Amino acid sequence: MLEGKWKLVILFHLFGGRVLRFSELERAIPAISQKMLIQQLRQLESDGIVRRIVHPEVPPRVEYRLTDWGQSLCPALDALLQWAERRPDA
Amino acid sequence: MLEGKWKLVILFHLFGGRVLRFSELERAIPAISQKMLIQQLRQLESDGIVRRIVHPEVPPRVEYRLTDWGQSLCPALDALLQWAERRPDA
DNA sequence: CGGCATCCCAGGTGATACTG
DNA sequence: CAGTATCACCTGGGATGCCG
Repeated sequence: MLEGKWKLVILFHLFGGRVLRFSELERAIPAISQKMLIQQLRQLESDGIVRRIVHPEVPPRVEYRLTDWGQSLCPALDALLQWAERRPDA
Repeated sequence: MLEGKWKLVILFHLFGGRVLRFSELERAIPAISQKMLIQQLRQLESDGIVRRIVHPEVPPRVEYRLTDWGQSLCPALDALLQWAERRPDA
């Protein structure tokens, strides 16, 4: 599945300040494997784009949200989407 | 080398209406393998972003340039670069 | 010059099972 | 629930050599 695309899919689910649990992301992106989801989230976290919030509870609860910097990526991605929609033919 | 990044590197070399021969691209991007360069150029071509121009000469000459649509990607990528430069810490 | 064919191997992936 | 561990597979990608 060429890894890279998943980061974008995850970002789109988190834009707008949405806070999602791990299992919510799994359900929101059925085509991704658990391993891939964790891997991409960890990379986004170490890139400072996503923040991982662990709630010390039983059962465990882990939430993911964008950092301010990650949220600021939204306009640039919108520019890309608008470009893609202006596609000429096929 | 995770393939994906090379498309961007190629695009940056072609922005501004520059027309480059295959061997010029090879020299401009020393870290890319020939196979990868061809592969990425072909994908960009089939995506309608790059135009491949074969001059029927001996010795052969093949030039690459952006399509109008490819050129219109420049502002969106600039938005991305500006976002990257606004990176907070490390 | 431009680029396709072949060989070959590292490591990326998915499936599965287990844990705090 | 939210992961980690293990393993076997298989494709992506580099290196090399040949062709029009």
